[in-house]
Parts: sequence; structure tokens; C-alpha cells
Amino acid sequence: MDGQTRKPDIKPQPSRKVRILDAAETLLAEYGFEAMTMRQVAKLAGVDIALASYHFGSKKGLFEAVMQRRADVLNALRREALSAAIAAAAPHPPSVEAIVDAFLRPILVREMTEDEGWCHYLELVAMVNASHRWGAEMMTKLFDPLVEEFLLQLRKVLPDASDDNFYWCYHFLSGALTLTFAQTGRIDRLSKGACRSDDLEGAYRRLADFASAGFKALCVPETAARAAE
Amino acid sequence: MDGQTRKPDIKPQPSRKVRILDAAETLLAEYGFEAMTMRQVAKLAGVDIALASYHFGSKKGLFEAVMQRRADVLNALRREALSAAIAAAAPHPPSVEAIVDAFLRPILVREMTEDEGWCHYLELVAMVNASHRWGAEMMTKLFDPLVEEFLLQLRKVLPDASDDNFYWCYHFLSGALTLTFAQTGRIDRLSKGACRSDDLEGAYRRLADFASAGFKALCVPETAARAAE
DNA sequence: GTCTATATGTTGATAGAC
DNA sequence: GTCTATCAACATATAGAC
Repeated sequence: MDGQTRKPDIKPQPSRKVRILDAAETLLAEYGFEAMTMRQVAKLAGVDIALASYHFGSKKGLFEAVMQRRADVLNALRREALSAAIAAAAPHPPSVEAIVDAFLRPILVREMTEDEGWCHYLELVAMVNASHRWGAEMMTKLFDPLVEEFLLQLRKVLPDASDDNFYWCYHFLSGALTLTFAQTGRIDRLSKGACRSDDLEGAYRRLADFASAGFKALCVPETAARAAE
Repeated sequence: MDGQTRKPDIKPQPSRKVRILDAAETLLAEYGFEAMTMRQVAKLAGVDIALASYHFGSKKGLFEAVMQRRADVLNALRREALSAAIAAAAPHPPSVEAIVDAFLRPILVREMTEDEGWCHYLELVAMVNASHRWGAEMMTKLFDPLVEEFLLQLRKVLPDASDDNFYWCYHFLSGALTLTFAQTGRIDRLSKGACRSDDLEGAYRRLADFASAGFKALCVPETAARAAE
């Protein structure tokens, strides 16, 4: 696992390959895929321009590697959180709130909120999700397999929801989620300082309540009927 | 108003300036700001490459002109819808549902759902909203003045909401809204055909219910307390 | 694995004729 | 207003030395 001489006291600098990924992540979040240049990446990573092509084949390949890297981590954390929610509620299925919480909370783990790299990644996910060009394909590939596991659990506590209401609710949650964690700073201006984009903990808590209420309003017939009064 | 010879039976071709705006709108939605080239714009508009610079100064100027054009139209329609909702409910303030409806419904007017240009514009708004680079500045400038009028009305029926809950709710609505009308096609895949991205009418109806329920859950103390049980 | 050097193409912008 | 011609800068990608 560690073929190097010995682990120094000071945190060793990441490998060049990792530095390229980090640099690309930062620049993709800031400028988007087309505006980011391989030259910028090489410069920020402190390596030669040709090395990125060597490791990732092409600019597109580098982009995909950046997207995949943390998607794997996030999916693992979410899967874990979902399993824990199921175990905690057994033998009953977990509540809507518990499932939504398991979906959202992993984004808040210490490692993420304190790692600048994760912030850049979440900005990037928001751009990709909203993008006509990559939105469907990339988000589907990266996240939807696990999303389907969450929806399967949600189905058990929302058995009477129609398919379309059910999926649209997830879609609304996805839009609110990606925009919120992109931390664009718009809400800071609109609220004149009452809300801060970087208050991820506060945003998470409110989004969980907001989305849970939305799911119930559309996916629980009794609630839906009452709302229509 | 019409300095040309006579209005022909066939719809006259728009002016070159308008054709440039239309072309840029299409290409911006498809490729994003940096990836779109002035050459593509000129080719699609059927004009010379230099004309876009002549009319709009620069690529950035063209981008801003595209964003502004339909924002003005949408804001006018929304202002009208809000006034109508206030008039209909007078002397009471309109309900949460009525205000949210006035905010969302203008996007559905016939002219919009049938005009391909509007679809491109809405894709573009989703990208800008999620963009760290332009999100805060551009959305604030284009849309937030009118958003504040809507929030002022919402305040009247949600007097006990805390400022932060209130603004976060709008933010969630904004994310769900822009992603939904971007029609990225992701939901089509996830739902295996049960939902269609281009079902704007259905999406609007569900989003109105979803967001109204969310607002009430977070901004009505009684509801919020009950939700916490 | 890493870098130098370079091939080959495209970009945004503008000066100036009409 | 509209177009032709052109520029300097910059892009991705790769061949080949180390």
C-alpha cells in the first residue's frame, strides 16, 4: 500500500495524478468544461501540460475522472446512511424524513464541509445537473443507480403515490439540492445577509424538512386531498 | 413602426440583430458561454462574423443581451400575474398557493411552451443559476427585484416565519424550478418513461404543490411544530 | 512517468472598404 | 449596417528525448 520510503510527519504532497485531478476540479467548477484549459490545469497542478493527456487521455477523459472520483465516495456514504436508517427502523421501513435525511446528510460530513475540493465538486455537480449537454447522461450514470435504491425505500412508505408524482418529487429535491450546495452566493444577496450560502448545516436541515413536506403533499393521497381543499 | 414596403403574407424574417440574438440563445443553451463561438453564432444567424461584435460590442455583451431580452418579458408577465392574484383575493392577501402559482404559471403561457427560443432560454437560466461564476450576479440583477415583490406578498400570509427559513424556501423553489424547466431529460431516464421532461404543464402543477407544502412546513409555526412530532 | 518542442487548427476582435 | 481580410493569441494533442 505504501511503496515509498517512509511516511513523513508532514503530510506528503499528493501524486502528480491526484494534483491534476484537484486542479481540474477547481478550474472546472470555476470556469466550466469548455472554458477550462489543459494549460491552466497543468500550471495549477505544477506539472507539465502533456502529463494530463498522458494520464487521462483527453480533456473529456479528465473531466469524467474528476466527476467519478467523488461520486464513488458520496455514493458509498449514502449507501451506508441508508442501510443505517433501515436498520434503525427495522422491522418497519424508515420514515420519509429518515430516508431523505440519509440522502442529504452525507454531504455534511466533516471531511466534506472542510475540504475545499468537495466544495468545488458540489459546484460542478450543480452545473452538470443543470446542463442540457451532460445533465442527463452524466448524472444518470454517476448517481441514479443509488438514487433508485433510495426511491425503492421511499416507495415502501409512500405506496399509494402515482409514479409520476413520485419521480417529480425527487426531481424537485435534486434541483434544490444541487443549487443549494453549489453555494453560488445568490441567497446571500437576496436575503441581505439573513442567509449564508456557506451555512451548509442550516441549509441541509431546512431542505430536509422542505422536501419531506413536499413528498408527503404529493405522494400521500390523504394529504394530497386535504391540500386540494 | 413599419418602414418597409409592405407587410408580406409570409412572416417576414426577423432583423439581423434579432437573428443574432436567437442564434446566440440557441448556442449558449447548447454549449455554454465559453464554448459558444462568435463564428457559430454568425453562421447560424446567417450573417457575417463581424456583425455580432458591431451590435453587441463583445461576446460578453451578446450574452448579457440574450439574458436580458426574455427576462424583461418574463418579469412583466409575472408582475401581471401577481397583481391579478392580489386583486382576486382582495381585501385579503392571496394564499401561499396563489402567490406561488402567479410566480410559476407565466412560464407556461402558450407563446413560451411553443416557442423553441423560450425553451433554450430556460435551459440557459438553469445553467446561469447554478453557475458559481455568474449565478449570483446575473440572477440577482435580472430576477431578484421582482422576486422581492413576490416575497413581500408571501410575507403577509406567512408573518411568523423567520427570515432565514423564508429565504431558504424560496431558494429551494428556485433550484427545483430552474432544473425542471431546463428539460435536461434526466427524469425521463430515471422514471423509465413515467415522467417526461417536456411535460411542462404537469411539472408546473406538481412543483406548485410541492413548493407550497414546503413553504408551509417551514414558515407556519403550527405546521412546523406538528412536523417535528 | 515526465518533460520539451511543435504541429495544426481556432479563437475574439478590429480596421477599413462599401 | 454590413461585409472582407487579417492579426495576435491561444487551444488540444502528440512525437520523441530523457
